[in-house]
Amino acid sequence: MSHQNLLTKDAIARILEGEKVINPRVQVLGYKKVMGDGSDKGQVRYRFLLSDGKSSHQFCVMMGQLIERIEMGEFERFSVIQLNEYILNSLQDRKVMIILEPQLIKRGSDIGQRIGNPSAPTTPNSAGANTSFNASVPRLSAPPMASTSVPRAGRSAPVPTPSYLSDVNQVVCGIADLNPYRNRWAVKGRVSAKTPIKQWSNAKGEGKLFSFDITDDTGEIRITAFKTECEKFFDVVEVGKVFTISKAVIKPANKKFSPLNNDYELTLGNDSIVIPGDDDDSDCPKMSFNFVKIKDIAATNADSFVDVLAVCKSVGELVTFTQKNTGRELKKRDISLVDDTEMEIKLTLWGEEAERQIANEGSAVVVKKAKVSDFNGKSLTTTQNSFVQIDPTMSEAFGLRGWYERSRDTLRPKPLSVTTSSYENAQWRNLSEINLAAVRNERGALTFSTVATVIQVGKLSIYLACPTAGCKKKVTDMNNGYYKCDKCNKNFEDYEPRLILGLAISDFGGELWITLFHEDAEKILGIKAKELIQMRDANATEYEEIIGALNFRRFTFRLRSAEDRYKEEVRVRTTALAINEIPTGDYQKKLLELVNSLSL
DNA sequence: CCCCCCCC
Repeated sequence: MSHQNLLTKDAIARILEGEKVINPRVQVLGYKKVMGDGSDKGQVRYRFLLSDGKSSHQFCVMMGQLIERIEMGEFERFSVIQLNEYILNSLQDRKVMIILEPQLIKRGSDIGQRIGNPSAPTTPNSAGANTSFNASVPRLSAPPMASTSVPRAGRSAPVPTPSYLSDVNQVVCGIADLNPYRNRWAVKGRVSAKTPIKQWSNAKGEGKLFSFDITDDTGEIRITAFKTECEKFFDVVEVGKVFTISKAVIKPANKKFSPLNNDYELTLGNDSIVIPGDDDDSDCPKMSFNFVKIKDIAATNADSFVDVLAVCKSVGELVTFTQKNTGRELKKRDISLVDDTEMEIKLTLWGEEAERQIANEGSAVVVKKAKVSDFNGKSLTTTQNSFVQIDPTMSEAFGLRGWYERSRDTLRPKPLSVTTSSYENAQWRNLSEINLAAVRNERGALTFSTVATVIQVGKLSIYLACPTAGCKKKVTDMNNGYYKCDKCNKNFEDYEPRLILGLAISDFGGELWITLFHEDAEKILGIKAKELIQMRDANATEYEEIIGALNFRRFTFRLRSAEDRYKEEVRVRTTALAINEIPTGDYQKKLLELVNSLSL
């Protein structure tokens, strides 16, 4: 009885040649416990000699949770196992199979012999290495070479370079080939983005970090440096330059937070090495762009990323505001971009890039990975993954600047981003025409005028706002006589009550819920917010009457309907920009009487 | 160990 049919034909040879053999069955001819000695110092693993009956391979590793099963004897000598998942790892010219999901097919004691006549394992780079598996075997990891500290060339006296910037003997592999089972590796890539230093503080502690992304010809990966490493490497890493990274920790990337095309991320640790490389290195492609014309962004989905090359047409003010959820203060600056499709789009820059006002009117602007947003039409924003370049030295940029210089005086670009003040040419619409499709047809925000009747009064919210002129931010009652504004970061003894009123309005064909902010709410109610509050507290009936008196009054509304995303749901949100009452004589009164008689 | 990518 040969048992040969238990084994997958030529499995070992095919796997070693790079073929992805599905669930191969192989025989265990022996194994040996080994300890890691590099960055994985002390980590236990087992090295197996596996055979397909014809060839065998001695660099087959199991580790982690499999150790217990091995030590229980599950994969004893002569067992036939099926490799439900494995990784082939090429380190230098040694091929290491990492067995992730072995499944016992037949117990070794049931077979009791070697199947077939496998040739001796090949040991390609091991001069003097043993062919006998039971003798002492070479370490799985390449022996550490002498660490060299090479000072960088300098004009003045040589400055010793810290070892973490010079010492590397790892074999460089492609970024796409990185996985957590490699034990000695280095990657070399060009920095495509770099974040500012971020301080954090939460329940688990506090610290600072920065991260950067590197790209080579196989892929891209994010690298994060915390605390000490943040200080150590922040000034070393520069966008556009090439670095070799080794001895960093590989961990799964949370795809929720990274649009990078990689399942893993790297974290720099105490012994991580970051070495500046040759910036002309051909393994690391210069930053490449896939430019999308502004015109084509109109048809690009929100939340996708695009590369743009455009000219800055105008620069907005620096705006500081407080993020509602976190109370964090944010700084932004919008600039407007145009290109030769004669379309214009808003680009929002954040933080340091906003403060520094990096672009001026007429600057060529290149953004790698700008994020598309669809609030109020289409707009662009930078994110942590973006890389912005002003007046880059690329011929396309010179060409576009030339186009802008020639056409700036006659240029009337069509805006893709709707600004809040551009409703002068509002159209007249019937309410039956107002829906998501119509709003989208107007690139996200439809401004229109309509004549309609109030048919229902919704929620009237009165909130306490900051008394600072123009702030409008909700204040927190500190219950000590003071009210705190997070935006102004001040306590005030006073506050300004502000109103938000929801109304359902109807014309002959449709109806729509709209929101009136403070000024228009005061106007339509015919009462100032402060008096309204007094009335509410003193005389509830009168208060109800004031609100109820809105029913069946007619107005000319100037409205803006915009696409709005609320808890994953996309809907139309309409706000009043202006209202003007149309007198209806006693018509409204009669309707109110009718409704009151019906409800009795 | 961050994990928010913002606001209207």
